Amino acid sequence: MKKRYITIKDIAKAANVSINTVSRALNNKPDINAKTKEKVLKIAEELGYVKNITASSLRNRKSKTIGVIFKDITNPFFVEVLKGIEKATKENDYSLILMDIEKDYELEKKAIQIMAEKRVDGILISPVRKEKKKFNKIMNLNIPYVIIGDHFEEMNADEIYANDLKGGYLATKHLIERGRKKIVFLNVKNHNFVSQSRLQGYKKALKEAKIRINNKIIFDIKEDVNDAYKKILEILENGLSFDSIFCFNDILAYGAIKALREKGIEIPKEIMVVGYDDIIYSSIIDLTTIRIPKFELGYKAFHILFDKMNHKVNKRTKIVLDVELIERKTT
Amino acid sequence: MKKRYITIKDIAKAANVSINTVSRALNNKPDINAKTKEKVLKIAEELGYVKNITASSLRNRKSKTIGVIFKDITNPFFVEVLKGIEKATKENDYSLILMDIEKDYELEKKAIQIMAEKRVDGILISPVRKEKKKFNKIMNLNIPYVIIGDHFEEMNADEIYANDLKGGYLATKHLIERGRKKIVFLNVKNHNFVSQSRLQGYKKALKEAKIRINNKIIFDIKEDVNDAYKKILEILENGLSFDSIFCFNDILAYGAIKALREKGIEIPKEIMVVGYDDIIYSSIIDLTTIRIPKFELGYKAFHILFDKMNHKVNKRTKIVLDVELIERKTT
DNA sequence: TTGTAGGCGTTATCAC
DNA sequence: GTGATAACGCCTACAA
Repeated sequence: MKKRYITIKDIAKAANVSINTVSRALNNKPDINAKTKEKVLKIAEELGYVKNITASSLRNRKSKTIGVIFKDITNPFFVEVLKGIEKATKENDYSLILMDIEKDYELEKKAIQIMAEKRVDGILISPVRKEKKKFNKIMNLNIPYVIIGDHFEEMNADEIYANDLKGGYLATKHLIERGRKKIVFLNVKNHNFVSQSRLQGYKKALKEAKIRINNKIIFDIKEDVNDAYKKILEILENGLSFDSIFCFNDILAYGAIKALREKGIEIPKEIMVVGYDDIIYSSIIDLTTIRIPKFELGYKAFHILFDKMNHKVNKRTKIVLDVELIERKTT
Repeated sequence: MKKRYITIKDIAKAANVSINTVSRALNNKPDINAKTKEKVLKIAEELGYVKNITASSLRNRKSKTIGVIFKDITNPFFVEVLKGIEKATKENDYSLILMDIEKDYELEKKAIQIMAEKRVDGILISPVRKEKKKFNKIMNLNIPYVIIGDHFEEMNADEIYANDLKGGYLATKHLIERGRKKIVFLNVKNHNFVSQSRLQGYKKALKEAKIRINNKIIFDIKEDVNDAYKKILEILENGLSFDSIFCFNDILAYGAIKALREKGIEIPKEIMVVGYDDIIYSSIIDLTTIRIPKFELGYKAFHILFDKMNHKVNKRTKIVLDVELIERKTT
């Protein structure tokens, strides 16, 4: 026994005016008598009118809604980015439809489809697909979109991402400056631009210090805390010789630290650990890491999209955010 | 130069049929010739038709969208709940509009308003308001809703929450069994049902063990990691005598642990720590804690709402989820 | 200053 | 089996 929503028609009848007088009153349009307006608003209030945005979206051909498609919602990195998006969205009277695609290709495609059906005005996406062509194919709608936290070479898309080459470089250089030479790099399998850049930064720092790059201490694992834990346990048991670990992200670093602690290895004395992202718990664990301005990433991403949605820019925007080393107690 | 979306009208014209033959084809309705259907679908595909859900929502009077209103999106507790909601939502072909109300009364009100304007079919909310009357007032719309992770005495609403009395009891009893008697309780200021239940559980365990309840070692702080850190530092410096800490949640426990470590206090030998929620990082930190089935909380919440939205139930549903003690190395 | 009419894209009803 | 038509609720020309 759900009550029907009140419509402007109901208000019009109650106020004895036409429906568009009501519309004018509700939308603060000019060309309306102050008293009429007052009366209409009062009646609307009394009847408990709630505007139907669905209907106005249809009429206006815009939904004031953006779609947010994330690879992995459980990673605090994305949550902090989301926070930035959410803030900007709210400030500009937009809403946000969220979909987690769990690093799954099919879900990514489906998510984009759903966003299109919902007629979102724009999309913010951290894509799973790495190949330009494939991504282009699924994104072949006329919805403006901005890629978050990733970069596609040669692809003419709007993007905002971090300077990961610099990040990898800073992290590695920091370990070298602390006297470390056998630096394990715990990278992720998924060879996208991000992991490649961090790897390049790592290599750059080693070269600069004239340390030979040893591919045997570079590991590609799943982006998962337990996999990191297991991998470090494994190399420890295999007797691999190393003096520090640079991890693709903080989550992997947590796993690594857990393994080291279990084996009674002293951090940073015996093994140093550097993470990446600086998610909120890293300050508690006192993890040295590379900080990406996550809130800003989300916040700015919305604004790039906003300008596109409102045709304020034509050319592509590519923003590379600066990163910084946060020194804590694991190094 | 945004291309217009293709409509069923366009398809009708191209296929030389009427618009509702198109509609029948697209929606798998009976009463359509197999060949006609095939032709129509082919043309729809060719033209790149994307259904306008906005329009069908208007027509059908349902949006297949739910609103999710969270107190605080940065708390991993909610992220895990969200994950459960997201999963159930996807499985049932619903979408989800998310709003973070940042523990703010005004935002809570506004969020509900926006959800109503968007004509969501239902709302999942972790409310900020604690008084039944006030909450009722803002929720006085005819949208079905389910309260997540909280309970209002005497209020006839659908709810799903954890057995926090048991949780508080288990945590405290565990510390007592480990020989601790001076158990600091780091609770949150915000006196809602959840914090009160955990406090009751704490008191129940103490009474059972015939330990005098000492209000001087029960603290109400802001639900914030740094506040927990500062509070523990403060009581340590004041020379307060205690042998363990039970924290309202894991985040507070992280702050407490950081303070203890900084002061060179051994955990668990000198001071034991128990948290609450069992968020993902707690297993890394090896924090003893009370586990709430978070994913399940979200997943089931959707299903309660689903049944309400589809009028499958009339009476109120109240689900109390069981909790369990997870023993790790801080006790 | 106010009202009438038509349309946004879809679906349901009713003829044919 | 298929098509014309109206309706969902709102907004915008245009007319009065």
